[in-house]
Amino acid sequence: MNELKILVVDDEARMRKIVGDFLAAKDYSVVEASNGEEALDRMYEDKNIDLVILDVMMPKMDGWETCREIRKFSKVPIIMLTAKGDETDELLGYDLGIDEYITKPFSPKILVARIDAILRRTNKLNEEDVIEVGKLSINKTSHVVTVDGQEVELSFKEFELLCYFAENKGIALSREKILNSVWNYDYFGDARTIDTHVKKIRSKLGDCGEYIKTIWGMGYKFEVD
Amino acid sequence: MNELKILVVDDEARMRKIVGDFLAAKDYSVVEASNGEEALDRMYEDKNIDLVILDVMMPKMDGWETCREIRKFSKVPIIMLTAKGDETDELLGYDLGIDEYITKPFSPKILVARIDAILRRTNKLNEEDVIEVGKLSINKTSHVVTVDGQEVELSFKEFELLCYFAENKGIALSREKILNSVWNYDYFGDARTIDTHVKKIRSKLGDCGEYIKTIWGMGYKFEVD
DNA sequence: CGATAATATAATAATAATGTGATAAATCTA
DNA sequence: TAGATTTATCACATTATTATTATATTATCG
Repeated sequence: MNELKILVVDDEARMRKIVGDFLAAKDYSVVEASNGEEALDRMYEDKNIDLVILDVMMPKMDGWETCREIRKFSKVPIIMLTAKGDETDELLGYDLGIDEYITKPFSPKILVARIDAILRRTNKLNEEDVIEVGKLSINKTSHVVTVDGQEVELSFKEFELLCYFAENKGIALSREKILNSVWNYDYFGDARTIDTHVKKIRSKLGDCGEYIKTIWGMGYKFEVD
Repeated sequence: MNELKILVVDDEARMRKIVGDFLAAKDYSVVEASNGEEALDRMYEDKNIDLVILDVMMPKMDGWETCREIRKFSKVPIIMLTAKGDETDELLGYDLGIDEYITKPFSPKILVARIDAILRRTNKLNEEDVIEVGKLSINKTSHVVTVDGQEVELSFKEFELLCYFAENKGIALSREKILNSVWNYDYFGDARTIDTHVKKIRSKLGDCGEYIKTIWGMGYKFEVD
């Protein structure tokens, strides 16, 4: 979902490894290319590259040339890496529509900070509100629930109730407490209506239905095992 | 048309003059402020500031503080000027939503190149602003909507609403949220008016009408599948 | 093991939300 | 200002959801 793909282009394998590992640790998905042509191939293959990190110094097709080629068909954000702090280089970069310009050597922290800044600007960094429990995933932003990646249709109340359970994982919840939290305060109906909803949620969630445990004489508890 | 307004904030008059003159030469309209408070005043007075250039080192309210204040009410792009090349400073800046970070001394050419880059990114530099979703294309610049290349006539409000949906693709939107975003804050009418607009948009968009999904008990969501 | 109490289930009734078309109000335009 | 267009409101039809009820099942405890 939030797996953003970053293409790292550098002729030095060591460099790609360092950058790639650091990005992977930050939950970015990394694609590598060792030269300009390869970079273009990756771009053509995979239309979902969210950002490109491009080294200037490369044999044959250099960073500028690669950038020019990419710009012919894509507006993907590009970060340029260069050893030289030369001003003319920098100017050239911004003209080509480079988004950032980082001089080697740089700290990985700076790199990630700039990547985040760019992705935030381009709205790729959509901070989603997701609760993951076992095979179950509840996306409060898109209002979508998935079991094992498979989407499950829940009604409004079912969704609310499931969220409440997931947010109180491992806590025994009395029917009264559930009513007070998920239902409006002016609801004075039968608490047994919860049972009906629990039943429906359980059946809709399939395997994950077992996550909602019954606590006899007490209420319910949401838990993985 | 392309008269973009830039606010230059620096306590040194000499600095403001150099930067201001250079920007004026590039057909930018320049507003000056000699300290943080004055900068905020200018921002309040003139809602059409397109970019702020902010010096870190200023007496009383420094650049970071000024930035924080501006961020409380505006997302205007900010370029930070600082004498120190310190990494922690830079990290702090990115956290505050700084768009660029330039260390003094800098050449005016670099400054203008970065300003252009930012304005291009934020679509202030009159390039076309198009949102494409499935077979639907929304051109915010020309105010034209097409389905499968075929133009569709939408009223102003319909267009606004559709843009809002498209810009929040995949996000479940409550009627309240929609009202607050698409209607003026002083509108206190019936939320059901949204339904009517949704109905009209759906019917006008033909096949693409299905992109606007109903989330029962919640609101709407814009999505391709 | 059987009585009892609590929960699960399924069907139905009641409720609430949305879709729709007509109409009124507001806004724009000539 | 009249006419046209847009936007908001309303009333009713439609539909999905939620609550209720009755019954079956299951767990607990003497």
